[in-house]
Amino acid sequence: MSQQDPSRPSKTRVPSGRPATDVTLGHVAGAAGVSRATVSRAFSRPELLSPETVERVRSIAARLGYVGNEAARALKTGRFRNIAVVVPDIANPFFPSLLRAVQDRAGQLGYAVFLGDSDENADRERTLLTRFTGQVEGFILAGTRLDKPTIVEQSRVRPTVLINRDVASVSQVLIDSSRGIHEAVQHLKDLGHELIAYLAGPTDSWADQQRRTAARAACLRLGLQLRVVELGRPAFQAGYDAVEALTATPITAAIAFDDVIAHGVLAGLRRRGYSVPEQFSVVGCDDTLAISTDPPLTTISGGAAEAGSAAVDMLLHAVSGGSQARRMTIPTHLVVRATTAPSPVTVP
Amino acid sequence: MSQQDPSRPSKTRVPSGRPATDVTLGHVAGAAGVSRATVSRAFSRPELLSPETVERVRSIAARLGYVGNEAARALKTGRFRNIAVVVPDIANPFFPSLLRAVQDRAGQLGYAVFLGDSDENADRERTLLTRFTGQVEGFILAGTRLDKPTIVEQSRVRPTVLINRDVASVSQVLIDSSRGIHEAVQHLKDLGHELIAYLAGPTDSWADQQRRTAARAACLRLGLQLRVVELGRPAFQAGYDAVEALTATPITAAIAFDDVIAHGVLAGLRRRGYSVPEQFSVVGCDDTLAISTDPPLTTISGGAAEAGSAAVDMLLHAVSGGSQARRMTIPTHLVVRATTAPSPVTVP
DNA sequence: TCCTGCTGTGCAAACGTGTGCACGTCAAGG
DNA sequence: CCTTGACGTGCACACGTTTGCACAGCAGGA
Repeated sequence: MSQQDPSRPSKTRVPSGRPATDVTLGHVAGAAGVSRATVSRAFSRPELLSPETVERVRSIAARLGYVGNEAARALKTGRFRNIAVVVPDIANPFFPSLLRAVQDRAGQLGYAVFLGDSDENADRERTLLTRFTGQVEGFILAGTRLDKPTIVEQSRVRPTVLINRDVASVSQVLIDSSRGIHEAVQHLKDLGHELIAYLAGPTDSWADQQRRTAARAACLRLGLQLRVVELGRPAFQAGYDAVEALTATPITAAIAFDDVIAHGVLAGLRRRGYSVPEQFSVVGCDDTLAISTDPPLTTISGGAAEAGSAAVDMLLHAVSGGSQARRMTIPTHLVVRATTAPSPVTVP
Repeated sequence: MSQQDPSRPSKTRVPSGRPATDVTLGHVAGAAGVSRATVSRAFSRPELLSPETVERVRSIAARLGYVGNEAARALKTGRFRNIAVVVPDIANPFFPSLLRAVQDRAGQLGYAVFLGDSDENADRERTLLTRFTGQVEGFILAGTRLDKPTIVEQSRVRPTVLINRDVASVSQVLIDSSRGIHEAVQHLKDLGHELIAYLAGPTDSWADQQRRTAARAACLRLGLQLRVVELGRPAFQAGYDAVEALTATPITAAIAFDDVIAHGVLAGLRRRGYSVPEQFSVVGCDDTLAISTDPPLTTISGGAAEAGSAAVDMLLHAVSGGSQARRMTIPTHLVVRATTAPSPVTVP
C-alpha cells in the first residue's frame, strides 16, 4: 500500500547509447510495492502468490515495459533455452525445410535457435561454434564439413546431434536414401532401362557416399549397369553441363544426387532437343523442388522436415541427461511424377 | 608456481543432467595459480598482462576445455552481441540470400543471429519476438506481417530495422523495385509489346504494393496498357495456373511479382504449347532463381543480399546510440536473359 | 491458551563475468 | 638512497535473476 513514487533507482547515468535492457525486476518491485522475489514469482511461479498480487504485478510490469533479462535468467538457472543449428549452405533448398522444422519443434519446446551458415567451410564453421557455445545448450550440425576429431571434441563440450553424418559415439539422424534409391532403380528396371547413370554429389558428403553405394548395390542386385558421373558441387549448372557427357553414351536414365542437379539436367536435355521423359528419364533426390519443374520431377522423397524435428528431440533428450549416443534413420521412398517413362531403346 | 591440484571447487552435486557450462574462470584460475580477474583479462584484455601469463592461462584454459559463459558476460556488460532476424517464410528463395548476408555481416561484427520463421502468421511472429527480446540487442524484421502499432511498440523496446515495410519513425531498408520495373517496361516497349500483365503478389505485402504502383506508373508514362492479375500466395502453382487466363487475352508479355511465379508461368506456357520468348515474354523479380530456369529468366535484380547487410549496419548503428530512425532504399535494375523477345503481334 | 500447519511474502545468497581501484615490484632518474 | 612512474596482478563489487529458507498471519484442533 506504499504510496511511494515508482521512480527508477537513480540510474547512475545513461550514456546516450545504453546497451540493452532497461527496466528490471527492481523497478517493477518498487512500483508495485513488493519485493523483487515477488515480481519474479509473478512470472515464473504464479501459483505461489495470491491471484490479486500476480495480477497487479503483471499489469504494472506491462505498463513499465518490463522484459526479463534472459542472460541473468540463464546465469542463475544454468539453462540457456537456446540451441544452435549449423548448415553448410542455406541457399541449398534442402535446408530451409529442415531449418523450419527445427525451428518449429524447438519453439514448441520453449527453445530459441541460433542459425549458422558455414558456406561449406570448416574454418568458418569452427568460428561459428565458438561464438555459439557459451550461450546454447546444444548443437545440431547438418551436413557438417568438420573433421571427425573436431566433431568428437565438440560433442564433449556440448550435446551435439549430427544430421547426415556418421561419427561413432555422437548422436545422429541419418536420412536413409538406400530404400528410395532401390525403389528408383526397380522403377527404372520395370520401365525397361538397362544402363543408367548416377550423377554424384560432393565426395566428402556422407549423403553422397550413401547414395552412391546404394545405387551400386541396387543395380548389382537387379542386374542393371551403372555409370557414376562425378559432378563436384551440387548445382544447377553442373547438372546442365553433365548432359553433354550423358547424351554421348547409350545411357537412357539418370538418378541425380539431388533435385537441383536433376533440375539442371532437365534444362540441359531440353536445350539439346531431348524430350523428357520420352527420350530420357530423370530421377531426383530430396524432393525439395516438389512440382516446380517441368515436367514435374520424379524424385526420392527424403524427410528433411522429419530429420529436423527428430534432431531437436534427440538433442533435448541428451541435454536433459541422456548421455547415451543415439542413432536414428529416416526412411525415404520414391515419388513417381512425370520425368520417368519406358526406355526408348527397343529391347530385342 | 603453485603445485596444487586443479581440482574443481567441490561441485555441490552433478544431478545427472547438468545444464550447460561446467568449467569456469575460477577453475582455470585455480589451475593456473592466478586470480579470476587475470584469467578474465587473459581473454578480454590481454594487453594488460605479461605475454607469458596470457600464454600460460590460455593453454591451461584450453586443456581444461574452458569456454566463457556468454550469459554472465552479457549480464555484466549489458551487451548480448546477438541480434534476431524474423522472416515470414524461409522456404521462399528470396530469404536465404538475405539471411546469409545478415549472417555474414553480423558475424564480421561479432554478433550471432537468432532466426525466426513466422510462417506468415502475425501471432506466431509476436511469440517469436517475446522469446528473443530478453537476449538480443535488436531486431531485423523482413517482410513482417505485424500491424503498425505492434511494430512501433516493438521498436521502442529494442532497436528494430524493417526490410520492405514502410512504417514512419522506424528504421527501414526498402528494395526499390520501381527503377527495375521501369526498365522492364521500357525494355518490353522497345521490343514492341503494347499490352502487358502484372502478376500480383500478396496485397498486404509492401513489396507488391510498390511493384504494382511502379508498373502502373511506368506503363502510363510509356503508353503501354497494363492488366493486373491477382494471384494470392506467390507460388509456382499460382503462376502455372495463371497461364490459362493470360493466354485467353491479347497480352504478349508479363511481369511477375517474383521469380517463383515467373517460373510457374514458364512451365505453364510450355505445357500449353507456347514457346518462350518467341510467343510470349516473361520478366521475373528478385533474381532468386538466377539462371536455373529454362530459358534463363529475364528478371529484376533486387539486392536481397545488400539489403541484409545494410540492415545489419543500420541496426548496429542504432544499437550504439543512433536514435534517429533511418531509411535506405536499394536500387534495382533489369537483367536481360532469355525470356524476352520482340512481340509476336505484327504492328501495322 | 498453545500448538500445528498452511499460505503469502521477504531476505539474502548465489550464478560467472568484467572492471575500477589499490597494491607491490622494478627500473630509471635525481 | 629516495622518488617517480610504469607495469602486472589481485580484491571486491556489481550486473538481474532464481530460490531455499524464514517468518508473519491466520485458522483449526487439542
